[in-house]
Amino acid sequence: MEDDEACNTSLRLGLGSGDHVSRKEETRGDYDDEEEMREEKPLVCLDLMFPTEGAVNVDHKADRSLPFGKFDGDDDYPNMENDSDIHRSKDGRRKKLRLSKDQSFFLEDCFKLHSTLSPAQKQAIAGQLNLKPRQVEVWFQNKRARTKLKQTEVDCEFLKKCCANLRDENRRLKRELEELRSLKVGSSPPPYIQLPKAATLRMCPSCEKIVKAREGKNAVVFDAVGRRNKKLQSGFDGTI
DNA sequence: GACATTTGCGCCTTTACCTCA
DNA sequence: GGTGAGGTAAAGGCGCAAATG
Repeated sequence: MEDDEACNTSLRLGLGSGDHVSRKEETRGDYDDEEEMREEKPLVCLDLMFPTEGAVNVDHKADRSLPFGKFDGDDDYPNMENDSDIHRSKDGRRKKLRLSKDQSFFLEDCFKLHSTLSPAQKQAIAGQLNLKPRQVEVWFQNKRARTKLKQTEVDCEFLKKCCANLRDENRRLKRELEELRSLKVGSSPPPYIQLPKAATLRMCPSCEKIVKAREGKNAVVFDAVGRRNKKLQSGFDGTI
C-alpha cells in the first residue's frame, strides 16, 4: 500500500486551529451518555468528503497545527517514519493506540457520510487527524465490522419478532380451521351458521392453506395474509 | 482478444493491549 | 493488587476486481 503517496486533492477543511475544544486525555468510556459526548464535539466541516474544485489547497504534511497532536512530542510515537513505529514500542511490544475523543468524533462523522474512503479522502482525514492513512483505513475497517455486527443483532431481533408473530398467527389459523372442520362434520349446518361460499375460499399463495378471501374486482386479497402483514408493519418501525 | 501476473482494497478472523468492574 | 470481561487498534490471510504486460 502506498501510504506516502502524494495527496494533491483540493479540499476545504473547515476545522481550523481555533475551532476545537480542549482535548482531555480521556477515553470515550468516561462519558456518562451520548449527549454529553456530543456537546464537546469539535466543529467539523466534512466537505473534505466531497472535494470540490477551486477549494483551498492543503498541505497535509505541513499542517500540524490541529488539536489532534496525539503523537507530536509523544515519545511513544516518534515521528512515525514507518508503520512499525506506530505499532511497536522500544522493547518490541505492540503499542495500543487510543484515539482521542476528538479524533473519534471526526472519524464517526466521516463514516456517517461515507463508510468507505477514496485514497484522497483517506489521506485528507489522516492529515486532519495527524494519523497515518493506514490507521484511518484500519479504523474504517473496524468501524464497518462493528456496524455490521450491530446491524446483524438488530436484524436478529426483528426476525425473532417476526417469528413470534407468525407462530401466533399459525396457531390462530389452526384454531380457525379446527372450528370450520367441526362445523362441517354435521350433515348440514344449522340455519343460523352461514358458511362462506366456495367461491370466496382461496388458496393462500404463501402458506398454501385455504383462507377466506374478500371478493374484489380483479383482485383476491387474502385476509389472513393482510392481517399478518398489518401486524408485522405495526411492530416494525421501518428500519432493519 | 485471452491469459497470467500484479496491485489495491475490503472483509474476516485473530491477536494483543487497555480499561473497568 | 490480581483477575476476567469487554472494547478496540492492528495484523495477517483470503478473495475479488481492475490494471498491466
